[in-house]
Amino acid sequence: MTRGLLTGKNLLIAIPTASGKTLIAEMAMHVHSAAKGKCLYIVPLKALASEKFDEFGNKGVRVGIATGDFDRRDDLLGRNDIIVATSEKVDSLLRNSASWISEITLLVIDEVHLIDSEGRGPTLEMVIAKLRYRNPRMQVIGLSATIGNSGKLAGWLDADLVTSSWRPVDLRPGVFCNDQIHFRDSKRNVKVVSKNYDDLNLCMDTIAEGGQCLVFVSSRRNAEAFAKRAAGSIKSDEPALAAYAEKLRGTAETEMGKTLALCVGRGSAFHHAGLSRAERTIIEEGFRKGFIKCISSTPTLAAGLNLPARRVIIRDYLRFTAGEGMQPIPVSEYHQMAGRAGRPRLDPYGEAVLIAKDEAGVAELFDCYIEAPAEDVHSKIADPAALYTHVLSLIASGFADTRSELARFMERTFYVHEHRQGRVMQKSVESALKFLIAEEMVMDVGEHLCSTEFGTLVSRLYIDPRSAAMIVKGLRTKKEYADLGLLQLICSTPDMQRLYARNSDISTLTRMEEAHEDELWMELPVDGEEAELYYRALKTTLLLSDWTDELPDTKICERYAVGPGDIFGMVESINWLLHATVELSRIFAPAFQPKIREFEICMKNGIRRELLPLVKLRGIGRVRARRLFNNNLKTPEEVLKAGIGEVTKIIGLGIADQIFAQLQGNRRTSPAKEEDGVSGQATLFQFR
DNA sequence: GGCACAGCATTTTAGACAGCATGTC
DNA sequence: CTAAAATGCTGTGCC
Repeated sequence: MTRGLLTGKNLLIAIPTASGKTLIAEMAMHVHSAAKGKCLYIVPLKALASEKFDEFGNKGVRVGIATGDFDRRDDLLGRNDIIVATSEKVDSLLRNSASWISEITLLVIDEVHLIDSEGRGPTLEMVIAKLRYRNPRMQVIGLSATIGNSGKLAGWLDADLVTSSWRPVDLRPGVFCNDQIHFRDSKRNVKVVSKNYDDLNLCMDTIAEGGQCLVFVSSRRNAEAFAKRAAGSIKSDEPALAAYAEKLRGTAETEMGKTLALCVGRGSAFHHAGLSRAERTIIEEGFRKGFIKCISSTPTLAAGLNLPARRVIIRDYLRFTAGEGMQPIPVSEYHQMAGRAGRPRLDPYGEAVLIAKDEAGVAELFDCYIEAPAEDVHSKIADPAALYTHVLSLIASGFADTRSELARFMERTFYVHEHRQGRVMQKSVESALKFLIAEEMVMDVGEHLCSTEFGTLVSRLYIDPRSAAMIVKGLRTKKEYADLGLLQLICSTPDMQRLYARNSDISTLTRMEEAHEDELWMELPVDGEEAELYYRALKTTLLLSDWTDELPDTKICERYAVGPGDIFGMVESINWLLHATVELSRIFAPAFQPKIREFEICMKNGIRRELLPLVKLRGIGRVRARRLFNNNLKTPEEVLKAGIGEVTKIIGLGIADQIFAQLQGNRRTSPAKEEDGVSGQATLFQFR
């Protein structure tokens, strides 16, 4: 299997989930590090980046990590033997010309088959093409799930194809129906615990046997409902669980958090993106240590963190898709979930069970999932929406100086390898280029192409040129600045994550819209589809405006029917774009820039403007600043004048001490953590 | 008139990358 | 152009 691995040949390793792909890559990385080479390991998720970072460290090599959360100066990052990064981060590093990129001798791409994915696939495809263009001699190892056209993908990578179906733990796929699991050539009876719920019977069956269970469902509501049911059945009185529940209760005041604590206390949990980081961590630990017996989850757990269980129940294989109704999940996703079955060294086997309604359904599910061939992988790079940013980046970071060079570069993509020509894609490239020229991000001097100051900035900021164009247009045309208007503008941008607006939200939104009529910058479009987007943006605007208005997160969760994890996601997204807006305003609306800069800090902390002087102090955030302010201490100077005794009464001794040390000009004793790796925690602040 | 409730109609529906510069409660 | 569950709405029967 490892033939060629150590001799520098390119490889595409297409084998099932959880069968030691990482190990193969690690061997190759070891060889490169020993020869003073440098390895870049690309992952699709930030959570995976930290997982791999931990895995590769402690083995005598220097490992660095680069994601939107963890970062350090480029040159420090370059000191490492192995660098783990997300594809977007690598793209961003390429655009900002990180010097160490040219030193990479081995590129490992985890989950390469994701070049097929709609939104983010093109980025991965471009990053691979760019890196190979820069470092033609670099060894490439692609790690992929089993896919239909692996030969084609290997061909693109000039790689030898390695396939295998071996797994460290025996995986038994089956379909449940009429109190029986049908396996390929056996059946297994499942004890009936509940008359109404097959899924619960399946779950309790494994728990009775001493195993754990992972249940994949299609919605957050389903996940929570199942966890509640399971909690009622498990009714564990394990003291460790009581401790986890207590910990959860201590941080959670939302309805969702309370439910979660209740479930965990009895041995079950649910998992979805509405959970806060803290809640996720607790659940993951409780499950890994074996106390939590069952987790019901949306697809979050399928792609992200590796949390294997003896039995995986794929309960909902239909999922709602906007515009298409209920659609069966792809075979690849089934395998992704099924692959979580069986913990190496802990479980004797793993079971992946689908649930059928009747006997006919059993055969159907066997055909459509268990025995179904893996899907082919297709390039999504001809999608015009994806190309604005990548065409700009190619021009701005020196990959292409002319139209023909641009076309020639695009010939290095999987798209052209797959279709043998790129006419459709070249058309999209041409229309993206037209847009970039019209928006003055690219200058067209005859055959020659070069990026303007604006274009270069947009490329480096790593935002979609369409977002940049919208923001700039707004900044230029508005005579008067308004936080709310700017927020609404940015929330309407294609880069912004948006909340989902329900029909029942519309009346409230319309009321708010009227109340703030003169502050808002965008108008309701006539087109129905665009109107939906407008309302989603408006709802997101209002949530974020409540955040900077210091509404407690519990209240925000209630008002918008979201979880703490959702607030975090929105705030993170807007902070990124607000930062970009500050930079853009420097060129296009210098008069607004100070206001926007202030607003950025307000958003980061979730505060009104009046607290700005206080949050400059280290150790003072949203809550403490408000407490000081309400005690009539409105600036650092006033805090200093009040004296440590007074301040201790308000925010406690430890913090007061720290603040007075700062105020009295004691030099920061900044810990120099840069030496070998991580320079900070995952996030600036943790939500409850 | 007020209330409980059956039965039918309507609504809702997953996830997550990017910048910068360092610590909240 | 789809499925299931929660929620909303309407009409009826009863006091």
